[in-house]
Amino acid sequence: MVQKRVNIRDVAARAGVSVGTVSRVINRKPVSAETLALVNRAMREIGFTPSAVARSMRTRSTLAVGFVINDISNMLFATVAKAAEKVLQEQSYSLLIANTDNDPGRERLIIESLIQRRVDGLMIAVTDETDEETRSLLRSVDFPVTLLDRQMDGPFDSVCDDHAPGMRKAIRYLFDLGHRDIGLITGADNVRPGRERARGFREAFAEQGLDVPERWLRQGRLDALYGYAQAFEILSASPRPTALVAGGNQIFAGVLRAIRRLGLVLPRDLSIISCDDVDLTVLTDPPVTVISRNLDEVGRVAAEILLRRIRGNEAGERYCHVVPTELILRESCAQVR
Amino acid sequence: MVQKRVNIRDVAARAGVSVGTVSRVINRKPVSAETLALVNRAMREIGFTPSAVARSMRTRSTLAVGFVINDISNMLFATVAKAAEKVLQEQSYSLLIANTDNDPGRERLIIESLIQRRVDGLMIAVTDETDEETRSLLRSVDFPVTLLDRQMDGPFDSVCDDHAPGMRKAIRYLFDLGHRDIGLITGADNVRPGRERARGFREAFAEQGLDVPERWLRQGRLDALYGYAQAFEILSASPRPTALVAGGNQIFAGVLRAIRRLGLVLPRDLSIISCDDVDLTVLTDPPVTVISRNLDEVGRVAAEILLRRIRGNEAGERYCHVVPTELILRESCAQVR
DNA sequence: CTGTTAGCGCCTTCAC
DNA sequence: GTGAAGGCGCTAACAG
Repeated sequence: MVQKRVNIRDVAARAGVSVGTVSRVINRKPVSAETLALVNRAMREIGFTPSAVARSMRTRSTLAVGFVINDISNMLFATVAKAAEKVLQEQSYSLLIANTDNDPGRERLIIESLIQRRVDGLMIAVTDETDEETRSLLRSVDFPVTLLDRQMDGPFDSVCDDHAPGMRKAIRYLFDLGHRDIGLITGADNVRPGRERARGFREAFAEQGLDVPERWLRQGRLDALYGYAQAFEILSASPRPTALVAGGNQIFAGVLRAIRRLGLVLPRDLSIISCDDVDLTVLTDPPVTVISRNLDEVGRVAAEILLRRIRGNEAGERYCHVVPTELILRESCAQVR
Repeated sequence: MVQKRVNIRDVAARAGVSVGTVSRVINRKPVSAETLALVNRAMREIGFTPSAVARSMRTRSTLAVGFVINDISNMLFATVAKAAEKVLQEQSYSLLIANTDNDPGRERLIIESLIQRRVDGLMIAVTDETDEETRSLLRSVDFPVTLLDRQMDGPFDSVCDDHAPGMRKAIRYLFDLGHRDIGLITGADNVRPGRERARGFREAFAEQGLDVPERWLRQGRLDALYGYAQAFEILSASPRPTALVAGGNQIFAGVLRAIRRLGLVLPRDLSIISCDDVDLTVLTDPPVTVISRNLDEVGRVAAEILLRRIRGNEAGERYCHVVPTELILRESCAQVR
């Protein structure tokens, strides 16, 4: 593997031109037709591939942006990454995807590694918005950073989802069906989706002049295990709420498990609403009403914002793009008897 | 952003030592305690971060490996990537994940970009094993390549799943329940999982001296749309098979959709087996019998093999690690009346 | 349009 | 244990 790699100089020698000319060919700068042919042939013959490493060294641009995600197993990630990659690839940028697994320590290591690799920009869904170490690390970087559905103090752009209004719509819908005893299981306040969903939940009750059913509002983590544990507890209570909102797609998987375990029949015994439209919500029986959002837009816009910053080199106003949510009605909610 | 970055020389000046000494500190080579302290302080004070680009240039190693996947939306990918990343991160390698979306053209561009970036190794689930362009591209690289559940002629290691034996077990199980009219929907022959599953299917019938129900063996793509279309067609037939195997986790989502659409009740009207254990198979009603495999092992072993090659620089025997499959019995299959 | 040359930031000899 | 110098492969001036 450590064999001598052919370089621009070898090509130049072979083609009988100077290295500058070869460089021009590589970078599609104006070159006479015949030298172009000459150089191209030489490159092919000796199997030359320009080194992005050397180029980056010279140009101080890696044409790479980092994508740091706190949980790669969440299938929603794929949609966002795909959309972002599409935009970036068109501009010949590559995506360096890394997964922190909700571990702030790993998150820091990953960010540091990305800094050393001299990425041109960074998209990140931080594990914990209140983590001071991560925050100061991100503030110290000299490339643009776009937060993915996160809010942090600092010179960061962000693309966020409209969780609170979405949740309000969902709760109002349940109100309309006569529900008052409603539960919500979602993430903690240190991460935007959990915080905003809880806020929307509270606001919906406040709007109606109703007390928030605090004992059925559970904020902890966004994973399935948490969803299962909390749902099991809530639904084992007596009386239990007449409706339950799963504040996260993975939480929903846990909630569903608890429902099966307890032998509850939807929507007769319980009305359910989930967040984000995934196979499970459509294919379970009955299909589940969800608060949906356009994840594709999140990835696309995040990439676009980042590119604009990288290109424009602007230090201007921070962008904060908000992606709307939509309530998709299906058959998991029933009128209260 | 193009501000002057501090470099090793600035640190050296600040610390009153030579650049060589700073380099030694960075690379944890023996240095006297006091210079160490001196240099470390200088680095901190002027905010120095070593450039991986420059280092790669010099050492001809990027400490990066590519991970090219044909469909990032397949949630199974996450498990593999996570396991691989874990192994690699421990050795301070980074993963460059890229998605081809089953587009051979993009695949080529991605591989070329990875070559230019001078990755130290590559893990790849190619879109089409018979694609000559991709194959010759991969043969031409000067770093080790590990195939993920793929087979191709060439100097490639691979980690494969035991699909055919798994499928045989599944079919035999259905035989035991009295089924003879069994369908299978899976990927085409140009990609290992589809090919092997179909092979296992055929072998199972051959073992029993039975004719293979060719009209119910559908090989096309591994996505949900294909699964839906084929399942709908198969299950609309009259008579329809008494059992159907979804040869892929995404195909299963499509199959389930068709089942719902046709109003079939499992397992009364139809017995079902799927591949790979995901939320959907566990949480649907009834829970579905699956051919399962350890995806974590796939990622882990693939990364280990790659590291060994990179480290060892060996040109020896090709590895071909086979990961076993297991039939997990649940309630989606019934005795034929 | 083309050749020449000076680094980009770092590591690695080789002296000391 | 430390300093000095050369070069990894490329691009960006600057001359011609």
